[in-house]
Amino acid sequence: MGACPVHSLRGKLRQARLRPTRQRIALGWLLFGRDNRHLTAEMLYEEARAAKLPVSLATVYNTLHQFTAAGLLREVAVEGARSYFDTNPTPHHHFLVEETGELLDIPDRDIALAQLPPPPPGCELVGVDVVVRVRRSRQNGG
Amino acid sequence: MGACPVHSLRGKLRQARLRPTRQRIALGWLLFGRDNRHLTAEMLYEEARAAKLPVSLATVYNTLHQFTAAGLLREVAVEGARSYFDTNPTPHHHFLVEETGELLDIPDRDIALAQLPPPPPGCELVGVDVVVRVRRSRQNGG
DNA sequence: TTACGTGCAAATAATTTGCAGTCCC
DNA sequence: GGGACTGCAAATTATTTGCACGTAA
Repeated sequence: MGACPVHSLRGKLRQARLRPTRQRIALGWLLFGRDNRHLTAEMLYEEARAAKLPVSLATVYNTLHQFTAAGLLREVAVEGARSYFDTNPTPHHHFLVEETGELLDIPDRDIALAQLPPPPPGCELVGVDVVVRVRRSRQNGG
Repeated sequence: MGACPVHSLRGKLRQARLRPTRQRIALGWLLFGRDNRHLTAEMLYEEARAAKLPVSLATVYNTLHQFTAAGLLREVAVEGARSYFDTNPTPHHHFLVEETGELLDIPDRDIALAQLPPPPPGCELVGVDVVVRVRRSRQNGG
């Protein structure tokens, strides 16, 4: 990464053909300024409010989808209602902590598919998502 | 299965501690009277309407969740909004056809995990869901 | 009889959309 | 300046809930 995070973020947006507007810079800063994260639209909206970065919820949704279409994010749909956006867009799998709905990356070297099924007739493979559901053990918490 | 499907369905409900009411019999008939199926609440509601079986949408939702809690169905959450209910409650994995949102079973013998990841600290494993996303090929449709 | 079930409509929750005003290039 | 972007609020979609009435045991 370059020396100035905002500068490299602008480049990232340029590459994605997205105008580096104030809101996109702000949200990009929150999304990519830290380690890989798994955020819902609502979570990101709250972070922006907390950081006094003025964005509307609708813009958060729009921006997340634009970033996803541009390959900067990956949308992960688990459990019913809300979607998560993963700042690591490369293919990988997830733990889902049932109590909290929290999502965690599974290191690629910790999981492997022995055999991939042949796609149904007339279909071609697009991708594989593995969700390993886990629960907090009563003994020795995390 | 016994000779009379309605009779065995009543038994199935009894085992699950659910009163065999008119609506539950009707929905159970639609759900279990055919091969394994993957239905949304809305789809089952429409089937019931088409078959002139009087049930409200709220009752469809309630019944699906009661059947799921009783282990007669399995809820499968893929892609954002709606949930599917799978009439095969045993652990297995799915194809997701992207264009249609259609769900298909993957035969157990066609897929295998070589290595299961160690759960994160303080967590225990609950289950593994694999979704293989596929797309209709342009050539030779299904 | 009586608790469990059902139907309806209103309530929620997550997300999308229409449109007037704003901002980047 | 002009089209892309944003904010707001209203619209949509999927699902849940409250409550009066119906019904299986």
